[in-house]
Amino acid sequence: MVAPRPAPLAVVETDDSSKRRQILDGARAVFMDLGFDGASMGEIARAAGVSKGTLYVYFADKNRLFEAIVQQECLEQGKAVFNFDTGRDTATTLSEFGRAFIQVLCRPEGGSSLRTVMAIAERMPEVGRRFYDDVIAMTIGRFAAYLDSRCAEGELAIDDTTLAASQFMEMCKATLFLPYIFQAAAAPSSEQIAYAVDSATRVFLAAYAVKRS
Amino acid sequence: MVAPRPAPLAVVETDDSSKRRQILDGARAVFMDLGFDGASMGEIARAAGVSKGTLYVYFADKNRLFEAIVQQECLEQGKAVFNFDTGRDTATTLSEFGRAFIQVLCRPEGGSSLRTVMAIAERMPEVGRRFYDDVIAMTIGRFAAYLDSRCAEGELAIDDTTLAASQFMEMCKATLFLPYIFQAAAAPSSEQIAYAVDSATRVFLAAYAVKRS
Amino acid sequence: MVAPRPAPLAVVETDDSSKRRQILDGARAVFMDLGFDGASMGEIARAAGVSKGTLYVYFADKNRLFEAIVQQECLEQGKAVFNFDTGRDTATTLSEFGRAFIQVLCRPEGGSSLRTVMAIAERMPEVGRRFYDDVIAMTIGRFAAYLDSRCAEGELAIDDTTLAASQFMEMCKATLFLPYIFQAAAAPSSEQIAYAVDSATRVFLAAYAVKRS
Amino acid sequence: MVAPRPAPLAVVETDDSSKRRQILDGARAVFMDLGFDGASMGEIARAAGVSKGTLYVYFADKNRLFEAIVQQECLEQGKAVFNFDTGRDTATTLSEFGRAFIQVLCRPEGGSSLRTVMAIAERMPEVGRRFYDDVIAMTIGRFAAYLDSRCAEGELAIDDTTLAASQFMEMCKATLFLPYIFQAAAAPSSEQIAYAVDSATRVFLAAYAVKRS
DNA sequence: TATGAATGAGACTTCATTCAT
DNA sequence: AATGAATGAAGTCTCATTCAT
Repeated sequence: MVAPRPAPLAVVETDDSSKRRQILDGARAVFMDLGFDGASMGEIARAAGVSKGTLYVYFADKNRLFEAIVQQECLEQGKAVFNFDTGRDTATTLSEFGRAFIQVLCRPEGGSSLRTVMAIAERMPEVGRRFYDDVIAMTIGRFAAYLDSRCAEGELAIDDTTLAASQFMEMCKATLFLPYIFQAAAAPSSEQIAYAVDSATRVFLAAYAVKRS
Repeated sequence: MVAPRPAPLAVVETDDSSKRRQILDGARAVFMDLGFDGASMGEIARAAGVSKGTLYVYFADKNRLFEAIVQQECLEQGKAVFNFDTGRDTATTLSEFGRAFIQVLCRPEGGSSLRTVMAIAERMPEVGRRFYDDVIAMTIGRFAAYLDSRCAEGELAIDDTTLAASQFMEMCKATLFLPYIFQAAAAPSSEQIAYAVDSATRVFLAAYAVKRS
Repeated sequence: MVAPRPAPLAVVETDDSSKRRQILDGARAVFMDLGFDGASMGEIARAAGVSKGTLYVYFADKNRLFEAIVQQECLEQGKAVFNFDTGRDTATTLSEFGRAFIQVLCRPEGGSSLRTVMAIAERMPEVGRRFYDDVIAMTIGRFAAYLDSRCAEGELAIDDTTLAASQFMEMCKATLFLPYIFQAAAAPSSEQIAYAVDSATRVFLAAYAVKRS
Repeated sequence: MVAPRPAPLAVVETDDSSKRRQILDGARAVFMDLGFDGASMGEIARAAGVSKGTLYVYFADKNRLFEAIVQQECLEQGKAVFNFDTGRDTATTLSEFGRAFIQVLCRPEGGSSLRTVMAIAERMPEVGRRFYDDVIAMTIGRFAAYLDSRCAEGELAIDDTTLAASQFMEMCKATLFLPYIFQAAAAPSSEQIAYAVDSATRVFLAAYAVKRS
């Protein structure tokens, strides 16, 4: 009896093999455009400029390839650091964070990783959970930490900063995100984003800012 | 040669033929559970208790059947009227609306129509748009009309009630909806919902309520 | 969640659906000619005169189709009753049984079920075991029962009739079966069979016949 | 430009190049375990500890590699000389030969070359024929020669010693070989082998031994 | 109208083989 | 000679759809 074949270590372990990157790039485009089921391995191979067989040299199967895409998306979105510099005015920080946040969510090129992952979450819960943890919860956490610091300065008064962070982020989406994700409207313009985010900022501060006498 | 019995066209045209309803019910269950691609016509036929062939008597193809499901979902969710009775206390109305809204969004049985439609929106934009218009925009519209009436009463002061309506609805989701939809957490409990919605209500009123002297 | 689809009972349970028989016939030819791995579902479909999809309406997968073929082969070879009429001369009975036995083993058309099943036995032990039990062991058993009756008559003196039965059957193969199965010789002629079987009969009787004074 | 090192052609021609031997050893293990179709070139390369490419340096394709394996098996099984020393008692010689023969046929480790070659014989008749000639027919031939010598001594009286040789060898298999090869039983124990072979020896001698007065 | 048997295109995946290094 | 990355043909299986009854 023959032992199961070990993965070709040098290639699969390394994340920066050029072919591997080529495949990931092609696959991301197709997966994000068509969803997990809509994307075929043939299409992915064509988009990546490799043969179908090569896909399977680098990834065990379609699921594994998809997971790698999501994993990569997590890493990249995780790196998309928002500016929580405490030296700036709070209103400005909120407002700029909100804009950046919505811009990440509503990319004009279409092909949302949020949608793609959400769509598959029922059948691949582990993938959904990891995406939530690594991308969404992480951002909420960082923002909540910023709010904590503002509270410590006596600028804000918030019981539950995690809740407040999430509230602000959700509020920024108002009138923008759902039309975008349901294809009822194109990606919002900068003006639309500014309008919604600034309003959210005002609401947030009205509720949580400490009134100076 | 026997004269062909005149086809009772009315049956197909009418939306309440019993077979048609049977199919819609079965199909909805399967589509919402497994998503558009995950659902097979065979499974749908079984769930509906009819033969696969019969599916094609009532619906031209899988897409058309899916569209009918979404259409039906729109109608039913449209009927799910929230209580915007103007006789009640505003804070209570907000709070109860928020609870009902989140409960619709995060059903413990899983199988979200939101997710299912969102997932397909890139490939079937018309379906996504219609769902947004008929379900989401409509609810926002009704809630905005309620806010208008509160403003007219001098109780609230809101520039853009549509934006405000959307802000409140988004805020209610804070910390609850995304973990649920990404399968990072089970459906929220009543207590969790109350906690988030009551906080959202306070934030909303802090920003928009007219201060009585 | 949808329950697993029940097999289309009326068709699969019944063994005599015409399409099913058509498939079994085509599949047997291809499997016996090319072996399990050598046979492709496409080839089988073509041999059976049905589409590839139809194969899967009647059989869950290639393994199941193969098992059905072997099962059918068991039944048919089981029915191939040999004449163990006790009224005839023992030497004649042995000799005719031996001839019939070798003729079953070495069919001139080629395509031996023995070879095909033996080949797959390591990977599908259950299939091999069942074939051995239903076809080979059963034949040995019937022949042994005949030998028992001859012993009871005082015509033969055998300690272990099962062993003796097997010995005779193996001996009949001498110089015929292995060349045939290894394709080193064509199927043996009647003369060759007669020569080998008659010799086996003589050896057998020399060892086991009771000498009358 | 560096002058190409003269290719040591002799290596490929010679049968004992170390790499070639390495490949043959690995390939034999895999082929005998999994059969021709079940064995993949990748698995063989791994078992041999060389790269897939190297396989094709030494063998034109999978068929040629397999043929070389069988050829090698022929040589080795040919070398497995049985003891036909004429100085020993005939019954002992038969009995020990029978035991050794069955032990070669029914190796407890499984992975029978007999099965593997038999399985492929219909698709690769040349391979089957050569195996029969070089291994089986050769053994029968040697044993027949021994029987000839016993006849010359007046100890045995046999018309057709080739037939008799084959008869004895087949008889030794009785109740042991088929259950083993069909996976209906484990490899036979020494006791089981002794029982069957001793019985075969008695039958053989009963038929062919010259009665001394 | 309703059926369910049948289809065939297309999906994922494997693997023998090639080729640049 | 040796490698291992890359290929593409071919295999198994699924499923939306059609059609005769």
